Amino acid sequence: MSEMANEHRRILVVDDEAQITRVLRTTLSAQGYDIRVANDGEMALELMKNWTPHVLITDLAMPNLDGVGLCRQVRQMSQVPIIVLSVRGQDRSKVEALDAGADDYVTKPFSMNELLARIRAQLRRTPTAEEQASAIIAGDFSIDLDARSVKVRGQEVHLTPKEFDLLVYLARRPGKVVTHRTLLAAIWGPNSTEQPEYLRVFVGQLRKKIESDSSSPKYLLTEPWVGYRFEPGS
Amino acid sequence: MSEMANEHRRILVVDDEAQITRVLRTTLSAQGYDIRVANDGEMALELMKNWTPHVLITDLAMPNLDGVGLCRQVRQMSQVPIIVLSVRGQDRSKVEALDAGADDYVTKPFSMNELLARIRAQLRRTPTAEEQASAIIAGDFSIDLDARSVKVRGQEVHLTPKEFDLLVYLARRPGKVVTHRTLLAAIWGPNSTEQPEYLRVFVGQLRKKIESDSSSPKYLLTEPWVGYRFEPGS
DNA sequence: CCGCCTTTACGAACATTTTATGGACCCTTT
DNA sequence: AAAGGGTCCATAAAATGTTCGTAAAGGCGG
Repeated sequence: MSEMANEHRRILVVDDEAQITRVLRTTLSAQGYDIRVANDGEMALELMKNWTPHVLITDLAMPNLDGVGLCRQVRQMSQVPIIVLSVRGQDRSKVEALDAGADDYVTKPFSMNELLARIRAQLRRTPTAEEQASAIIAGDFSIDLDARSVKVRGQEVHLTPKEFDLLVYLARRPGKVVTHRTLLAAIWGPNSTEQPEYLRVFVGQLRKKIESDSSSPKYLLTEPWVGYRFEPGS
Repeated sequence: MSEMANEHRRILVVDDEAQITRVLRTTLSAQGYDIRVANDGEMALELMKNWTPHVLITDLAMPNLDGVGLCRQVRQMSQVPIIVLSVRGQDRSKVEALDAGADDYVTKPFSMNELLARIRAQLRRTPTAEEQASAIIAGDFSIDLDARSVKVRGQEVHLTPKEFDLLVYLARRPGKVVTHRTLLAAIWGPNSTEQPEYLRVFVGQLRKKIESDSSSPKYLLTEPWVGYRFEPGS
């Protein structure tokens, strides 16, 4: 992939550790991205008034306004993809951030290649004007919301109502990590966020129907301790 | 006027103020219209590629592509009626919009009743293909809407009024799943969505008349937990 | 009386929920 | 570094609860 493609793609990096911001600024700039750095959440918000990024990368632990708070504030005004940098064991905050509107996370220490891949994935994500569309067509999937029919690789598969709802919810947010909590609330209603057993069962059934090898899923991916992620395939 | 008549009338609302779009979406949906929302002219054009509305309602002042520009672009490719929402005193733009191809305008603030009247007026000008059709001919079916007669595989079958209505409603939406609720509202009126028992009985009777083997239906399919679907056959 | 609509009842079919089991992963202790 | 405990994940299968299809009986109007 040429660096040219990344030109005019603006990325805002938010972290209070100079060591991290320095290496990110260098590496991402070298990839052709346009980089700005903020040291905490408040500074990030201030910056975004005049400079709206295409991707926001933020640490969780920060002074003034932390990563979770930043996610919440940003989501009030923008749909910009947010990638959270979390430390191993910070699962609690990680999930909070995802619930607050973050799209993906990378665990420190991380390889730069992985972060770059995640950034590209989020940039690929089309700005969701499709929320209201009557069909979702992406990768190997073709989902007709009126007919309630699903085709994977040209093959029609029959889904039960809950399976269908689950797939549609995830397919509308390709590449985004959705927490168990959020999924349960979305499909089973806000009062059912305590029993995540349903999810495992239904994800399993869905995989049996849409994956070619359900023991190594390609579309419906597990994000351990956090939730699930949908990738529509090539 | 019954809400039913508005079904499958698609209205595209274009405005960048969330307050306006929200109330329009709610009210117009409640009237039975099928609503999509775009936040600016560009998004509207993008949406219209896949979804052609029967009426277009647009604000004048918008980012990216304003109301006047939108009118001009839309008129390049479509005759769809356009209603412009203008603010008092915006006479200049209003005239421009009408010159650019708008059909009518409503001055903000407006009463919803007035807007609804304007919408109906525009819709009256363009009867849908469905409405003017006097027959549905698809697959193994040939339905004469004037004579209220039905032929399946060349064979005339006699249907009672409710059976006929049911078949016509489904046959107008081939391949689409129609929910029990919608079906009940369509045939028995909006207050009868509580007793889904009718449906089972009538679907059964209809199958006995139109299917060659009513125990494994080919045309009138059950979508468990959701509703029914009609396939006209080869 | 006859045709059509409404209502009821019940076994079968189906989706969902619950339960159980084994394996993978993470963390702590030694 | 290895072992052990705990949590989470995947899967199968039984249990539960709805919904579906069908037949048949009652009601209403022409």
